[in-house]
Amino acid sequence: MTAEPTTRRERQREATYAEIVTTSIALLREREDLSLRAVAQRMGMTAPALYRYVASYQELVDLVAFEIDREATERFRAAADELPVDDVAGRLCVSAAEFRQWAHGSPREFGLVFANPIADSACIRRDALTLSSSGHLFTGQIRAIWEQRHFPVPAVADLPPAAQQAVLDPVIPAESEGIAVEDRGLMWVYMQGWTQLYGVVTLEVFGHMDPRLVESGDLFVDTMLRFAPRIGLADDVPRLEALIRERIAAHPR
Amino acid sequence: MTAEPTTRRERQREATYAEIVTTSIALLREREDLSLRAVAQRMGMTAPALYRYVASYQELVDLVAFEIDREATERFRAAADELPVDDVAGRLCVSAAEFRQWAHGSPREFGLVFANPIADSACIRRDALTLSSSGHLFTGQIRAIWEQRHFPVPAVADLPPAAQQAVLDPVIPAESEGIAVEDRGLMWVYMQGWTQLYGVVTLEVFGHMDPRLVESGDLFVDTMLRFAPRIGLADDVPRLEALIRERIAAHPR
DNA sequence: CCACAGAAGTGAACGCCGTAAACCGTAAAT
DNA sequence: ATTTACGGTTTACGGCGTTCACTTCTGTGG
Repeated sequence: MTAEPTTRRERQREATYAEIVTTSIALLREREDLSLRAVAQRMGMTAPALYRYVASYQELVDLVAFEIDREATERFRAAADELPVDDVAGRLCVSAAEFRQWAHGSPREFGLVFANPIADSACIRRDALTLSSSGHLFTGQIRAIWEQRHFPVPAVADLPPAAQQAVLDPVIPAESEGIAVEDRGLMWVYMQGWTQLYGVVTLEVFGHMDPRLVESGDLFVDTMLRFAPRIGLADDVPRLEALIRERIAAHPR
Repeated sequence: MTAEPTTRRERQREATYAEIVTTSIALLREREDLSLRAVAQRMGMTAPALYRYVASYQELVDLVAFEIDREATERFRAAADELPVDDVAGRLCVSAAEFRQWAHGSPREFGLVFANPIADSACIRRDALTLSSSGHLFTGQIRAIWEQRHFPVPAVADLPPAAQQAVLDPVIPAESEGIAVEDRGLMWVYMQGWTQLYGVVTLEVFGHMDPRLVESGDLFVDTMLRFAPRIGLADDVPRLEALIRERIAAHPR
């Protein structure tokens, strides 16, 4: 977002940068291993040349993960956009369901983004990675539901100290800005919800669940619907279940 | 468990087998990479020799993961055993908290066991891996709570079809045997709980959560306590929170 | 007791991988 | 026009999983 004088060289460089990422993603999509050499070869270069752009293999992975997350989020958003803007509940469910479908269809990509130890690595972008762009989407959607229904939210004062800090001054810019301080308990509800969504999906994708439940998505649906009442959607449960199941029906791959 | 004629050679072989696993685990504990060459070198052998015991690197990983899970489960069980046998609620909480602590102290081991795609690999042991030995422990503990408190459990008939199959004829031997068919809804409750526990802990370990919440464990505690009422522990919440926080306090590493 | 089958282990080799260093042409900057 | 520095190549190192041919040893049956 800094000024972009974009000298010719800079533009070229940025283009190569982008090509590295797209090539990597293409590689993953074709179920091949992601390696510096493979990426370089596909671009008609040699591996060491990539070191002009990334400092290490891990940095490439981080870069790719970031972009994958961005693209996937766009997909979740597109799914939501199939519904009218005022159907905030439906939009959340559809996005979450699409998240699950994406995870099953692209398990390696899912693992890269959501099950990669990003703890120690370069501090740059760490904030951006810690809560990913998909985090932005879901926080925004939960917030939209709250603004429409004003479901009860825990008082900030009732939260444990660290939780208070976390909701008042989130490490992520997130969609929290503009939420009044006394309503920040909403962020806590969001984190509870994200924990559950993340839990079922990860469990499913990594195969630590009865295959029949993965196939049918019953535990996923159950988890979603069980959380719905906490965000004021108790009355919508039947409709939401239909929405979710419809989107779950088409088994990917 | 088959008959053990244990000719001398077979015993030797079994010993080497065991040494391979222990060496691998030692390697992981010292934060070194797990590789066939490293394992072999430490045992005073060469890498190709290991192929007399495992068919591939992945098979070694699976083997090690299995053993790690076993040992970790022993640790969770030991934690529970610090409490009297009739404190079924406390035992579950303490085991779960120990699970979390272990995951944080041994993130790589945790990843190996719980965030490894075990889907496609050799069918042998697949059952044993799908629900791991820790699964056995937790199912058993939830069952103990149910036998003491008889908290309400969904009727099997009310479950979705695939869920009915899953609770009636689980892919895992599990602790389900001996539970009357009409009470198998208990298994469903278990799966809901496991989803949540798995979700928070994985979220924490993989760094996709506000570091302050990881440090304090507040979201973990919240998740545990929020689930407690569903298994008839509403009245015990304050005591259980104390138990959990005590065990969470000592930050590993 | 001996010969033989087969198990256990070695050494060399192949084709990958990430990464480092030296080197070079060419495009930008002065 | 000269210098700088960027983007690229070559070569090389060490490590990886894996294969294969070969040896050594051990348990066993004649």
